[in-house]
Amino acid sequence: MGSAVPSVRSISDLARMAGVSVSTVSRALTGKGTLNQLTRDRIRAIASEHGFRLNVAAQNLRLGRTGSIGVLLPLGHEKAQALSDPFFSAMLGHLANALTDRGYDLLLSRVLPHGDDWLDDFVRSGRTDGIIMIGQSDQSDVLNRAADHYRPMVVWGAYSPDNRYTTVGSDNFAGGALAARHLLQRGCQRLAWFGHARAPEFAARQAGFLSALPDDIRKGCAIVPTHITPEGSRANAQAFFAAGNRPDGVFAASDVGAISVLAAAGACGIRVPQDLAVIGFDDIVLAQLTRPPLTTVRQDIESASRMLVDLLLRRMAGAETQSVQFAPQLVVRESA
Amino acid sequence: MGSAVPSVRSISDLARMAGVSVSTVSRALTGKGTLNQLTRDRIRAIASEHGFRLNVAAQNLRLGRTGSIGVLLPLGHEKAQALSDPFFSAMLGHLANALTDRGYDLLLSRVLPHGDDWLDDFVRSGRTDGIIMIGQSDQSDVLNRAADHYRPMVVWGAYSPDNRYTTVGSDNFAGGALAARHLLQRGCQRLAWFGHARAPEFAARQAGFLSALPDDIRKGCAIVPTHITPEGSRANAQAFFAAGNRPDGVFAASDVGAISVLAAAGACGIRVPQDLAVIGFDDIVLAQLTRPPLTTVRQDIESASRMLVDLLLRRMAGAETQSVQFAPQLVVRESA
DNA sequence: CTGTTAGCGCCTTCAA
DNA sequence: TTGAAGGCGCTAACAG
Repeated sequence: MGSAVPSVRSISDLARMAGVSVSTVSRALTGKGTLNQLTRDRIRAIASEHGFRLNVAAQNLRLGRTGSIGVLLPLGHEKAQALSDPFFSAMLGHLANALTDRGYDLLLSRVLPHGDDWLDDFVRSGRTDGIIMIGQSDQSDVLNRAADHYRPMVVWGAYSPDNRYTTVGSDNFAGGALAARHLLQRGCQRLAWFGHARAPEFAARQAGFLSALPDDIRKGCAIVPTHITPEGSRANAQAFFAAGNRPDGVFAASDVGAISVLAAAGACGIRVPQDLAVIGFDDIVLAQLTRPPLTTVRQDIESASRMLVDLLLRRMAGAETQSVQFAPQLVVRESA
Repeated sequence: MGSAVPSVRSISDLARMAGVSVSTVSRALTGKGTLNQLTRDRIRAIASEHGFRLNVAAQNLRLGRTGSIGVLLPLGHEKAQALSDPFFSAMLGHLANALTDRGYDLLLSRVLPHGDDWLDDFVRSGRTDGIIMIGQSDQSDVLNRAADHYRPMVVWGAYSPDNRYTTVGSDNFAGGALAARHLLQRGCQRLAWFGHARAPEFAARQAGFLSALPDDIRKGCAIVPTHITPEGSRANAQAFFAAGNRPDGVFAASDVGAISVLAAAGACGIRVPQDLAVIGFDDIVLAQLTRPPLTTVRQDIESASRMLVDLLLRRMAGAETQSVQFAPQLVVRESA
């Protein structure tokens, strides 16, 4: 522990105190350059005695960097929503880990995409050395434009050949197909899709799901639009069942959606999985705690987060990068 | 939109271009100081034409601030855990909102408290203008010591007269009592507490719960230690039931814990609420989607988050602040 | 091995 | 109303 009130506020205070120049102090504390071992030890001793640490902000300014990476969540109109979504917040946790390991701070920024230049504004403010976008929402135009002149950016989300930026994401189409095949294999005939298609990820899940269905079953497949919030999607599901619809298999666009279906089904006296098989997407932590435990298509967001950070740092170092897609994995529990 | 590649990298480029001095540009762009309206407009026009924005880092260095607030999560050994905990991540979302509204960036930092000076290290690195600690874990000594010489810090967590720092938290003791009275009122006789007491918040919930129980019931009340992770607490609950224990009322330290109990009970054929009443704490979003929907003690974390930010900014402005406790609220659904 | 010097990009007194 | 100059705290040549 240093003294309670650090009287040593800058490197030059310390230099005066040690009777050396500021650059010597800098060398001693950063470990860069060459320096007499004794001088170094002596300066470090004085520093820790006074509880002195280099000012990171000044250091970064001098080095032309900020030391932090911006993690941006483009929100439609859902305010705090995205951040309380179990999937996004788990991802955030893994990103925080990966960035910390690489020596970067995580600057969290919720952005309300309005107009065309919210992203340019953020970039030019120079607050971070790079950007990880979580989700592209409906902003791929903005992202493409930014990508043309701003390199240090990677995006979590669906791959598309039209994107001029690097994405990391799951193969949502394949994931949807996985869900479809599993339901078919269980003998389901009357299927329903719960979700929305405003984000490309969800659209791909839906498309993959439908593509793997035989024509007759696909024709009968109900497409049920749902809200993103748990309350909303729960209400949507409830209304669907209340209207007398009785599918024997449901694929929800996300685990939160699937949990809503479970809740609504329970309220309507529909038994899962006997009357209705339910399958979700994501494999959030709570998916194993639902009743019955949720069968779902798993995204490995820990690996994905590390990959995002890795690609970003490579781009920051000047390398070219390619988008990657992770193969999702079916996790069979009891709901389907 | 500005040009794709901003050739104007600093205020002095712009000054040269406009044929004025750097200070004039500074005045024009910040809006501070006095300046001829025409000059100002002209400079701003050139700036936006070239997509120039002031470098926030340099600006902050000069102003002796960083423009960001550190949100710190002290983790025991749970790695990514805290951030995927639904409660913490919801809080983070609300903090992000509140800070954004006040013009601050949110710097997220997971810290692994080892030794005594993890907090001092962070403080002295000067990366943020203030600190919001989410949870005190078992680190109140460290916090007290830091609080003695570092003012811009507030803490989410249990109030204690021993704390020399400002806390915002729920009255956990009262919340525990609320839960107890509700279970008693339902006629429960054989109670159990699921949780752990390593964090003062949880200890207070437990104490409040027990305090509101009549002697005979309290004596029979089982104290079941659980892990923090969903998997862990689920296993703890399962083991408890498997050993033949059949309480008729359970109070879990958190909603995640309660959901684990729901899952374990279901697996053991125990019906909720007929055989067993279950009550949680927090009221996370998913609490309304469990089956049956979870009765719980609600913490208003949106208000709490705004309060945290408010108090922090007041402290940064030099004011004294007092700790506050929010009264928790019983939300009766179907599980109890 | 160490000190001197010149900035990183910006703001702000002090003069003009 | 504007410009010149100094400095926020630090690093990195370049000398010595």
